[in-house]
Amino acid sequence: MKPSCKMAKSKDTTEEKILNAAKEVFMKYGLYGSRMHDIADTAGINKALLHYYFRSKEKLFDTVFSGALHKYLQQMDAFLDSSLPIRQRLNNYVDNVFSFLEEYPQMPVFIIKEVSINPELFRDRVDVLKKDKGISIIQVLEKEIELGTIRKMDTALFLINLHSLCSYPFLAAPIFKHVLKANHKNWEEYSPAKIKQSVKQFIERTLLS
Amino acid sequence: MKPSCKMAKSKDTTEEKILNAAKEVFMKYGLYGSRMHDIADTAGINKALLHYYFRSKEKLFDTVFSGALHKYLQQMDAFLDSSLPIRQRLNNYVDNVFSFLEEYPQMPVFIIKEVSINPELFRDRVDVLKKDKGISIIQVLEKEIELGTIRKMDTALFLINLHSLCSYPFLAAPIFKHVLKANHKNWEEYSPAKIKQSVKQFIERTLLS
DNA sequence: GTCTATAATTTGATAGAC
DNA sequence: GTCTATCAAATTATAGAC
Repeated sequence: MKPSCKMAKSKDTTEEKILNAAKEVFMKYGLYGSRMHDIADTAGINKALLHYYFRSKEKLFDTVFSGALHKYLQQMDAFLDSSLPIRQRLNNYVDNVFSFLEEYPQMPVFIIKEVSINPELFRDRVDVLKKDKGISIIQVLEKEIELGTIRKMDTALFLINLHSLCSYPFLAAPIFKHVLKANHKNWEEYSPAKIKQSVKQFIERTLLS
Repeated sequence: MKPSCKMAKSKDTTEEKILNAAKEVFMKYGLYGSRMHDIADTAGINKALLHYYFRSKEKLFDTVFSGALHKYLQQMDAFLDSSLPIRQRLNNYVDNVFSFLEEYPQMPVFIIKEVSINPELFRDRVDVLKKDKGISIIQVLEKEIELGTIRKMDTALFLINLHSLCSYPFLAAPIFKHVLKANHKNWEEYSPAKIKQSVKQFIERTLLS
């Protein structure tokens, strides 16, 4: 809010308008399903400018995808505040994952789809991203089990379950909304907050029931 | 196995070869990302034949999508064997969902993506499919709660969690495999059987812990 | 940097021989 | 029913004016 904060100035550059538009279109339609024309229209500029800033469709896609993957893996492995007790840390982790998913609901499907079509997109990049990561959530859990703080369990399976419970409700929201509205008479609304609560309940019951 | 069974004869018709190829390509690339050329190649036939059997790309896609949606909703709501106790029924349900997902791992993403791009695909068809359905899983759970057989809970939320735990591991398999292999030293393999077991554990803990 | 015009490919679809 | 040849439209990409 200070006058020195230069967000208004740096926000509306053409390159950023293109990147934002590309993000939107690529996330929805994927690499092969997207049209440069659509991206230009969404950005409110001319097609030729896309090629001026990014040589080709593939280059533009690569830029968008790299950014997305980086952001995704970063939040997936962000397990900070090592001073806090494990339950608190897990709760914070779920909070972070949910804020991330509320901002980018289609991020997981985007990554998953594009990787399934083009596996080298993943292989080429993951190892690089690994380097600047700290200790992983799995290793933390393993240590807590050794210490006896939480129940013995398959930590990888726990992580799979946890992310399933967080991500899928966002990506399957349109389907769930329809099915639930039809079958569940007193179903109020599709609420991320309620879903988040149920994830935390799952954690609590898994760690020690 | 009887000689009267005519499966060999009816299997390799051109129309079926096209439909199988279309299923494969559309599921992977979506409507806009798929190329008729690819479908023809996958089917091992000529492009022109696609238009001979199905008027247009849209018609062909519609056929594939309708079939997929029907199959998906059918298994999502198949909750038979009403004579069995509720825990047994839920276990069978999970078994069915897993066999379905092992056969069609990308089915959920396919439906979800195409519906998010083209919402009327869903709206136009779901109501029709609803008609021949029996009682839904949610209504069964509500009744069991009334009877006191299971703990009081938000049944819609339970269904969301349940499907998240089943579907997401299949669709995110490539990602999980990579991340786990890197972070989890003694991680053997990505096993659907183990994941299924954890889903059943979730059910047990949720119904009454 | 941004636009218009246009080239070069790709892609959905059809006509017509067999 | 199946194929080859081909058209028309769409799509990526570039050239050149401003």
